[in-house]
Amino acid sequence: MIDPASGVPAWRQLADALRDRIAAGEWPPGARLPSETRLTQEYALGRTTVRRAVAALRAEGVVEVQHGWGTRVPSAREVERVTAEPGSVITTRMPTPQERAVLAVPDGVPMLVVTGPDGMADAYPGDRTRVEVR
Amino acid sequence: MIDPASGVPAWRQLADALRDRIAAGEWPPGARLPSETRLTQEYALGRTTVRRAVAALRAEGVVEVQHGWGTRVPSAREVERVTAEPGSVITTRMPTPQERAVLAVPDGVPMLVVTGPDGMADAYPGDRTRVEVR
DNA sequence: TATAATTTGTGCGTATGTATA
DNA sequence: TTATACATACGCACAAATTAT
Repeated sequence: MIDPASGVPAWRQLADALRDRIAAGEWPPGARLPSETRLTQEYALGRTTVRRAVAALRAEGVVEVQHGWGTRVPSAREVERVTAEPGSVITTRMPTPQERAVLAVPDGVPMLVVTGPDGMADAYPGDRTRVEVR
Repeated sequence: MIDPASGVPAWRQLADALRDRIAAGEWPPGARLPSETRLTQEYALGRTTVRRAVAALRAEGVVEVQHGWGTRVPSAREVERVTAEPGSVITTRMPTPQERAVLAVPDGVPMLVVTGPDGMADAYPGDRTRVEVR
């Protein structure tokens, strides 16, 4: 499965493989992935390498990790609709740790920033917000 | 500087310290941060811990790392203005590795997805795009 | 062109702590 | 209490990219 001589780092190959398996529906939203120990066995890799791959998927928002429980595919969020008035400006960026706590978003989830015509800016969690243009 | 008994992981404390120093202007955009080896000495931490802190800042888009050269604060990007028609929907998420390559964005930069009234979706790099509502 | 020094990247192992079931 | 699973943190070695000599 993992080819050390391919030039592609092992952790990236594993991340790609897991991403593909998730996309293929092998683990539907809410399902738990194999443990790190199991992955080290199945793919014949060190734990550091496995953790690195999982960390990459976290940063993409592809998986959520819960300490002491396991790793799962995020369930679909209830989406909040936000309407943007004409003259508004919409940007995005990763939240700071404080903003992450306020918005209650896991790793790998960006932030939507909507600045109204009056210059007032509001931040929304990127995993459960869609901005609709009136 | 780093308090191992505070309950806050050392890598997080270091990330916070560096983020604060960047925000204070100690390293302006384009400037290079101290090397990993230097940080291990200054903060009396292992390299693994230092790299973890830097990785966290990368995931936030606070720093950019270049192999063989060092770590720097990203320079300001030229911003592209995109206008959204009424009926459009704007969302955000982290790009896949393929999308990251296509958009040419570094780590820690989300993607803006603009879906027009016709259902056609366009993706833009979050670090140099602002969507303006007509 | 070649070499060395610097800096980040990859990967392994080990030990211990903490959260969950 | 026990077992399982993830988190933190250290160390080491070698590879690869960059820059200066």
